[in-house]
Amino acid sequence: MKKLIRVFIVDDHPMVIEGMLSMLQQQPSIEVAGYAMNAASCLGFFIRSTADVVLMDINLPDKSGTDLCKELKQRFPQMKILGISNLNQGSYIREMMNQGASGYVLKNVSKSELLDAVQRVHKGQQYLSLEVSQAMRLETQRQESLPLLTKREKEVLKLIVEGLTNPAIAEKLFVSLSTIESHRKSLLAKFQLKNTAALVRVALENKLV
Amino acid sequence: MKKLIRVFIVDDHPMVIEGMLSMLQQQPSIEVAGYAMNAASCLGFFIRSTADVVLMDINLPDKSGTDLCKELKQRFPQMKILGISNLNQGSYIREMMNQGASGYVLKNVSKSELLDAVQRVHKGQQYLSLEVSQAMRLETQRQESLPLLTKREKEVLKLIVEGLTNPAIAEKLFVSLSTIESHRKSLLAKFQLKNTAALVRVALENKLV
DNA sequence: TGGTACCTCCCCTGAACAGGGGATTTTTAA
DNA sequence: TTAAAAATCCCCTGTTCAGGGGAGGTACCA
Repeated sequence: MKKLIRVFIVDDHPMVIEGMLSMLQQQPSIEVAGYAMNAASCLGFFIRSTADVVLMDINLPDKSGTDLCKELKQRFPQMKILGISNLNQGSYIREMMNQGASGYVLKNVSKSELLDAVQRVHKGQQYLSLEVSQAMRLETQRQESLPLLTKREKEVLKLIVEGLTNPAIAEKLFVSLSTIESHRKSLLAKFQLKNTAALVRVALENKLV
Repeated sequence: MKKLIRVFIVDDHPMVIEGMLSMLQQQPSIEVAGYAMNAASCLGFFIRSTADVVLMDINLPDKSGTDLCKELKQRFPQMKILGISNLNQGSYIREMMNQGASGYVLKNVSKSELLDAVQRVHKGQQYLSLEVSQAMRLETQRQESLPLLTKREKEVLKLIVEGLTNPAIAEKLFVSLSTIESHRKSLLAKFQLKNTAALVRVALENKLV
């Protein structure tokens, strides 16, 4: 008999746990090792037991999924982690992958896709659902289309967005007004914008602050 | 024998459908009439069949939950609708309730709470989970703490946020520069702010545009 | 060791904004 | 129908911003 894939689930939504259990238990090659609704009880489980694949929500009540992912990977490098979340945001996904996750699916995943994903990551492959990889490409494009700001420029931009005037910013950063005006000039030039209002909007929309 | 509560589920996430089915089927007083993954097939179901309570996600692929809610309520005024979503945003919830929903729970709802909610709305009561009613109160407070803007002020604010200068706005609205400056003055006064940057930030944060 | 990017600062000019005052007409609501 | 609110416009003053130029010092990299 073939060895079963032991799957552990970490998610704080009872509904999602139930749904995943129901989906996974129908698959003969998969065995659900257990589940946890927060990071603490997940870590507790792994003191005495183990699993092949962990299905992990990014949004946990007590710890971020990325942190938990990192911790588990350090202790069990061979264990595979499959991120699960509603958020189709490239930045989160990338962060998760950087912390050692083997794949990422959205919560609107179908049963067959979920089973496929579990099996693939168990085999050591990487699995990103179509929408997820698209989102990552989009994110990359968006990042690349944005100008590169220097550290100082980011600081100044942040303070501008907070509503400080140039003189106030100058005072706060212990430099002269002229310096701030220079930075503001290069910010406007880099974004190809013509006034503060547009600058604030672009900064907020792209979460640069 | 007591009559069963017929429940119909509308959600585009297979995982959530599975989870809800599993939770509801364990309860002897509830009968799951069926489920749909989009508004169209939901409406299709209700051509030939009926239900007592509809569990409805707000985010559907083909139609907004609020619209579907309105439609169902028009055709079946006695049918109870229980909104379900991840979004704990007062504005959505309020909109849903205005369209005739009897209650609203979040997707992190526990099994017992879900069952309780279904039974309560079936009895004609209103059910809002604690977090939801808190969010609604917060929303109300937030709205009330914001100054009331006139129609014209909102127009001007919108254009400011878009990055237009006063002269450009004046041209666009066919009024003189002085008028726009007046509006801008009252905007800054109402928000108790001192410059454009802060104005844009507050406007965006409060989704006033 | 020279180039390049960054940070700093200054000059200048003109445009835009901030804030005070007041005034008129139109709309709205009591 | 009348008072309040909104929208329009103007005056004034001073500040801030936008955009052009240049320039010195540092830090890093090839």
